[in-house]
Amino acid sequence: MSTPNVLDELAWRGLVAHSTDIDALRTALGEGSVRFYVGFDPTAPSLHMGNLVQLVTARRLQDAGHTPYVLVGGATGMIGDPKDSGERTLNSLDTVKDWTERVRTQVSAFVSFDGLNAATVVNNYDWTASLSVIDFLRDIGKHFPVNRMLARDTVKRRLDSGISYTEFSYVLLQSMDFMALNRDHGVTLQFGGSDQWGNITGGAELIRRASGNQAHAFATPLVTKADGTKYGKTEGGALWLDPEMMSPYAFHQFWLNVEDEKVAEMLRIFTFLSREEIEALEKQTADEPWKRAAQRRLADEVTTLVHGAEETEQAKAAAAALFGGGDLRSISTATLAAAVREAGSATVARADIPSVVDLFVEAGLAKSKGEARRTVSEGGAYLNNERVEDPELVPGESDLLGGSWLVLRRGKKKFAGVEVR
RNA sequence: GGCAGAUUGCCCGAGCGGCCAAUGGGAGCGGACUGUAAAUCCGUCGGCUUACGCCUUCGAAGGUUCGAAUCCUUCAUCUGCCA
Repeated sequence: MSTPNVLDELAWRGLVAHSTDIDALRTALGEGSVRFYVGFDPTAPSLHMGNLVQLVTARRLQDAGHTPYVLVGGATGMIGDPKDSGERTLNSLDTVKDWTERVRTQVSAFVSFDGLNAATVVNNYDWTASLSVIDFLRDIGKHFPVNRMLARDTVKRRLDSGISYTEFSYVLLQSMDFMALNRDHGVTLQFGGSDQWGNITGGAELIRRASGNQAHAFATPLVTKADGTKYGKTEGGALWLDPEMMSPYAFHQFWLNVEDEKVAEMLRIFTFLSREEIEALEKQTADEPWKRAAQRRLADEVTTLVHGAEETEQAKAAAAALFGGGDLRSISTATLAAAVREAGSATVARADIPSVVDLFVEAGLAKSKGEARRTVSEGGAYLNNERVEDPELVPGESDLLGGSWLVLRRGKKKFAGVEVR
């Protein structure tokens, strides 16, 4: 049942950026069901693409017969790990609790709770909250040489700009998690994003020092764009998994737009397609890139994984309607309404239809009237797929599709609908 | 605790009494080219306004001045040097 080479499978998919003794890890994974853990801190109301890498990796390991312990960071989320951009603002207890529950719900969808290797969800708040400072300093702190802690990259980069004792101590908490899970549940493997590598090895080291046990660990790589920059670094935002924060349509569109150079990598990381299927798609991208077969498949697979088959079909139908080419009038009102709702829409009163500029702001395609006006003057504003020249244009009855819909577009691929009642 | 320096728009970074909504780069946005790709080129890039213009912005609060991002005072935060 456990595949001896699941590690090689992960390596082929490019999921192993760092690891502790790779041969020992391979041996352990080949010998039987390994209890492993991966943690998610509630630093936002939803998980995002970066976390998805870990979630699908957990699933792969579980599919290979290993036993997941998925940790939500009710405690670590209260502290915050050091990041390069500076000290974090602490979130309130209520916020962290709320986000912790959301994260718990999200992660639970990715692993199975059935069978011999059923998953367990744990919260590190449970073994951290009641710990006394004295015990913490004696039992945990004693194993962490400050000179070593100062040498860690994440800390070193912060020494000039400043770092609080709180964030400096974060590694101790996460290390303690690994130790607690090792002691109480026999967990012997931790993995996480490569930005967590220092914290992960901290835990393996703590286990070795405190109990003499051997613990394994590996880190998945940071997923970046073709030019090496992070996704969602400065623009509007991360790729959220929560449909309330990012519609399945927008989510699907993201994957559909992945660069050619990255699509094979994405397929390997995020989908469960076989090696043969992925290689065939890769070849197709090289031979006839304009068909974007790999991107389409990627978008379908990942959207289905996160939002389900039904949402995926709706996202595709919406895209087909909006990008389908010319005439929006030929599309049935029901299809159009559904498409536009997927893309995002607003409602205005029939008696009082505002100008194009106001419609763009209403529908969320522009942040201000100035921006909307600018878009028109740049030639990037469209009403029902026809370029708008006059920002003050007020749509009339004849512009209403199916008697009550307007389709707005900004640039090449941002759509929104307006329902006129 | 003392001394010195820093704090500018999404980010980096000029400006150092009027010509500053504030040079430049990056990101973002739009256009051209394409394949709802990448690269490249062009344009744009605080808010309100058809526009003249008005409003808010240069860590915070006061002050000097006809006029301040630029000068003064206090406060906050950070950095360095000395205790």
